[in-house]
Amino acid sequence: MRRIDLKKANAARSNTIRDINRQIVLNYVREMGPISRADIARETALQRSTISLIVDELRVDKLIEEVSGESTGGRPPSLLSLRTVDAVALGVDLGTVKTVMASSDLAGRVLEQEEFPTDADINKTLAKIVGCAQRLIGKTSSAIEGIGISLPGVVDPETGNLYVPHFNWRNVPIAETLTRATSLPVSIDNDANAAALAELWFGRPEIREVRDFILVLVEEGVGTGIVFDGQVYRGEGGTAGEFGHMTIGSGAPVECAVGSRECWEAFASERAALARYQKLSRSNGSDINFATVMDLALKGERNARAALKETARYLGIGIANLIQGLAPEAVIVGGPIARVWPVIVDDLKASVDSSICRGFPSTPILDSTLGAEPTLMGALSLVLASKFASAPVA
Amino acid sequence: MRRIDLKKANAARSNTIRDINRQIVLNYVREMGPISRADIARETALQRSTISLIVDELRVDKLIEEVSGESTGGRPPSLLSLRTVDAVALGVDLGTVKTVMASSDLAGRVLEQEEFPTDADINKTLAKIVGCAQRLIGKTSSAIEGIGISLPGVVDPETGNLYVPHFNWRNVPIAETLTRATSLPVSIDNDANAAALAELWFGRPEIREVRDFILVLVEEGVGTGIVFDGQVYRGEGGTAGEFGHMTIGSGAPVECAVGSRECWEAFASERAALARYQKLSRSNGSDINFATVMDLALKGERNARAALKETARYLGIGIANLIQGLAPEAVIVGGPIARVWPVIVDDLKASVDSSICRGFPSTPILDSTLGAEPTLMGALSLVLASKFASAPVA
DNA sequence: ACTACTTTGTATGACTTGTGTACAAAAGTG
DNA sequence: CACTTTTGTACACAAGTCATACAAAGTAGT
Repeated sequence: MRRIDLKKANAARSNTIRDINRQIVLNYVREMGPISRADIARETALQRSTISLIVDELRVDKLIEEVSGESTGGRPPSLLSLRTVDAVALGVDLGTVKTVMASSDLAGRVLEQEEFPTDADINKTLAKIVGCAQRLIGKTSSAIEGIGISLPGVVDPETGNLYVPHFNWRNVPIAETLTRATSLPVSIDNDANAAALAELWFGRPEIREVRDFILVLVEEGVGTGIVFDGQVYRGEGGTAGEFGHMTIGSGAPVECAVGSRECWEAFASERAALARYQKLSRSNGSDINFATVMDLALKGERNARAALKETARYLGIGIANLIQGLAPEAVIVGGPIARVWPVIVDDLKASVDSSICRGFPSTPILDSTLGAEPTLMGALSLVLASKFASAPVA
Repeated sequence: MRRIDLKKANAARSNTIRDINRQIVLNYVREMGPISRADIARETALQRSTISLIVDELRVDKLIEEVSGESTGGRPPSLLSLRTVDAVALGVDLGTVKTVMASSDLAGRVLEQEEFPTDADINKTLAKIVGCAQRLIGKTSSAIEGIGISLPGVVDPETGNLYVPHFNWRNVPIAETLTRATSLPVSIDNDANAAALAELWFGRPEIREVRDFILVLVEEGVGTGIVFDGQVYRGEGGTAGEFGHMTIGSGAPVECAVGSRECWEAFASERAALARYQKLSRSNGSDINFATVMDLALKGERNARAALKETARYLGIGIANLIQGLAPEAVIVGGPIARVWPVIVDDLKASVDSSICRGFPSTPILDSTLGAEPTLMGALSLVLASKFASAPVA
């Protein structure tokens, strides 16, 4: 029951039918590969001959490759899988502390990786990124097809305008500079959106089956990446996902980025947890950061555990709001805090349960499946997902 | 960047291309009609000959009709418009107080309408609905193609399970009974979702241009209908939109449906406004209902106005949360409260502004465009929208 | 070793659909 | 009344899938 957008709708031509089927076949190879032409034909109800024609196209485009398979009683199939010998994407995970860059193959496997501290001076940081990109491009023999960048800020997908509160960068020409230096297309997105994109395309199987979920990225603030109907929802001007500024009560331990003590992120961010720890331990040392608190908690230190558990409780209240309002099939919690998942998971889930009003079916709440750097995978996904995404039709 | 759902994706056949273009042409006629074949060809960049073939199909299906137009210097066009001589849809707006039923043409114009009090006994109500449906069907010479029902409860679009808290109806066989009595397809949805669908397809032009918006339906509770990318988002089990149970503070004037005093609807529903009025006026009479309070406020009664304005303030807090999290292009407030829009609009907007943290672009907040019964139009839309919706493709 | 069977992948003509060009129809213009 | 403009239709052609036939390359039974 989708309404057609007449302004953007493209009428179908003869080749539209091939475009659609090509992407379907490619995705079968990606998700079920190695798989034979005959199996794809059975799954899609297309003819084997049609699949063969499409496969020929995909092989010419170097997206898939053939390996030989075992017979099941007849002629042995030639199995198709994604071509993963080449590096095709470059990802830039621009964080408030450090920037991580990597190259990856079509399947999202990281091939080369580098990192360096992020400089508050955008020009210095940009210079480092350009240098690193050129090094990574030089290390591979194949052709990189694009660069994806995730950063902690708001990015308007239409205009390219961006704003990074932590460094107070406004409308800096990151994409333009990088495109000029490398002649590659560059796409930029908010870190929570990028991480959600990564979970959608490269997360563990139980997430990949899911088409509606929310990723809650806990860092200095709290961001959310919203996935509806298998696509990241960006909202007007790319500003969706700022549920971190949702009012959930009053008297938070810290102020949010704009000075309110009623926002979710004032209750549930890393800064809130740190403030709680400092209050509990009566220490005020500026040498203590959130990573230290997590280390202490993992060692069993009482105050650190209490601070994290209290933070988890407020995380839960916000997550309960999202579950009730959006009924996602899953909620994923990502960011550094995923490291102490065992410490916080019980309190978080208990808080969600007690905040949910009706007898809703309980929604799975999971920690991120993408290891320590979901946002790096997100940056890579900005390039990779565009190759697999469904053909645009009305 | 949508991920293909391999389980549901249908590969494109030769006729897929026609299915897609047929719906595009139909929607041009719906939204821009009366319009000539030549104009559609120019807009879609399809050939005039192709448009002619598609138009022939649509005329055979009695979806559009031809009228003659004025020349602009050459052969005069024959203009196409939706065929609106027949009644095609039946809508049932099942409310907590009364049930309104109507038949409409393809363009959503109501042709016949009836209403009766809703009986708490589902069997009695069902009998009345069946009787009324048969009367309405008898009044028209054309063939009704389906029945849409909107009701204040949760409906699972997959299983058809439903739950109406106000009457404590659970899994009552409304659709089955009605289908058996009329042999027509029946679709049921939550009232807020249905109203959102109506705004999407039949709202005033400034809303019809918009593809991402939120409809806030204020009644006994507070429900939201969420529209993303031109489609109503229902969430898992059809339970999305229950932002009414979002925690926004504590100490609400009434309890929500499940006994919490922290939910948005405990602050911002009709019941909350009524409780505020009763407290202010120290009257406890059970003869006063929300409609009375609105009447008093429109006459200028101080306490009634104060109660409504205070309620609007809390409506604004919740709306601000939604704006920050979802960045819709517009927010529409619907339900009976739309009648006192001039009384509450300033307080509501002021509250939204003060609750929003960053300098977000200000989102238009509008009252419903569908008059007194947005949910009736919603019920009709359940049938009508399915005829115009985009063809399902991967 | 030979035959029968199974399964996979390819080749070929038929059908659907949009394209592009030509053309007829029906007005206005001077 | 001839010329121009615009609309709608007719027909050969191209792209794509379908259905069918067939070749290729195995296993299983005798």
